[in-house]
Amino acid sequence: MTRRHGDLRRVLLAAAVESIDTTGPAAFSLRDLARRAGVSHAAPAHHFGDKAGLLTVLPVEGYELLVDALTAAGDDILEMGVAYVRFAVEHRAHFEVMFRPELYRADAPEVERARRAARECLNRGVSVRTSKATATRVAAIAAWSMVHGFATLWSAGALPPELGTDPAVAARTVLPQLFRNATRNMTDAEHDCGRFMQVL
Amino acid sequence: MTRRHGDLRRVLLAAAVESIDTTGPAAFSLRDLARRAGVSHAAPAHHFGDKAGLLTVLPVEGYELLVDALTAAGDDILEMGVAYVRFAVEHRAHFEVMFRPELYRADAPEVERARRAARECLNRGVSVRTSKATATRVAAIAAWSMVHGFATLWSAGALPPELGTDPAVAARTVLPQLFRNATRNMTDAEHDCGRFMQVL
DNA sequence: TGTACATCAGTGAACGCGCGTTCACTGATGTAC
DNA sequence: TGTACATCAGTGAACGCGCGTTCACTGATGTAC
Repeated sequence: MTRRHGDLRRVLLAAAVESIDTTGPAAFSLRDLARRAGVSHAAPAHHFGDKAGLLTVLPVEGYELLVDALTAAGDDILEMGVAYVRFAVEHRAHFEVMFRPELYRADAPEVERARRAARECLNRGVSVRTSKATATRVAAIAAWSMVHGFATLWSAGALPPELGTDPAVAARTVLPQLFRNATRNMTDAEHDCGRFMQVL
Repeated sequence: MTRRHGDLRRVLLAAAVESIDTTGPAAFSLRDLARRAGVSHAAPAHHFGDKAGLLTVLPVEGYELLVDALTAAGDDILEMGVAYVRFAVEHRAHFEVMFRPELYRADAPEVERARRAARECLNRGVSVRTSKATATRVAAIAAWSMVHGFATLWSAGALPPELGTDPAVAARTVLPQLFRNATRNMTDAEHDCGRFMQVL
């Protein structure tokens, strides 16, 4: 019984991530969390109000981490895609909770702010490599769909084993199916727009 | 108290789908299911053994429905993508459970059989439009990723409202970002392979 | 340096709830005679 | 046609469990004097 833990808030969040990484967000419970953290079962409520309050922290952190990862990937759209996949696999708990808004307070202002920043980051990343004539928004959604789908299927273990064990390596193999055109320079891309209806 | 219901097995499955459609697979419980079906809470166990036994039926049905949808879409890879998205939205309960193997007995033989059939259907659909020189498997995974990601993001309400309310229409707008090249004839595609590393 | 006090992070007992599963049972139906 | 019986789909009471939340409390720490 160590009172005045001091760091308990962070310890609880780390334990929550570990728990969700292991058994998924559906099986997550405050009492199990407290057990993992070695504190009384009422301690989490003391810090986060209730279960939804605790889970609301994860999407905020998650969107911020995603923005960091996308920013670090620079202007290269392929690298951004790889960064997205890597984020989803390395921060599986954050990622899974982010896309399950029924688990947390998705309309909390700090969540909406973080989500908006991430979405802008995705859209901006795509538009850098897209001529104004092409449908920027559509290209962004296509890129997001592919990257999100790959990450989801990878995490679910649904992809064939021949892709190996490193999701970033696998992503570099698969994502160019969409992104490859985008790595050419702008005039080449615009030239092709006449032939291909919509090119990223 | 109508005994000898006769049709209860099918009624229970329909109620399960309705329940999962409404509140998601995480909140699904046998007792709530029995309430919806208007039978005693022990009735589901009588028909399906236990909770996992009942949920195992959904992926089997789901993969079969998916095969039907993909087959009906013919050889057109874009139409197959649209069919996949439509399946995911129209059979949301099946779709969600399919990709959550911890909820059911994913290694049951009837599940594995149905899943294998669906995967072959996806791979075959892609290979029809892909020259042998290109990486067929990679193209299949890319297509699957994009279509799955789009369906998932759509169902999660994560996509912007400007796409409208009909997922098939939206899919027809977005999916060509990947598939467009594939609708050209084979020689054109092969010609482009020299310039683009991997083209569908 | 020593003492009194306020703070508040964390406790643990208690609550009511819904859950999955078990099991002896019941009674409507189908069948054999 | 009538009767006896076997079947088995569905019942409902009971079980133990883990959960979220509440709340009066406690005691280590920081601060003021």
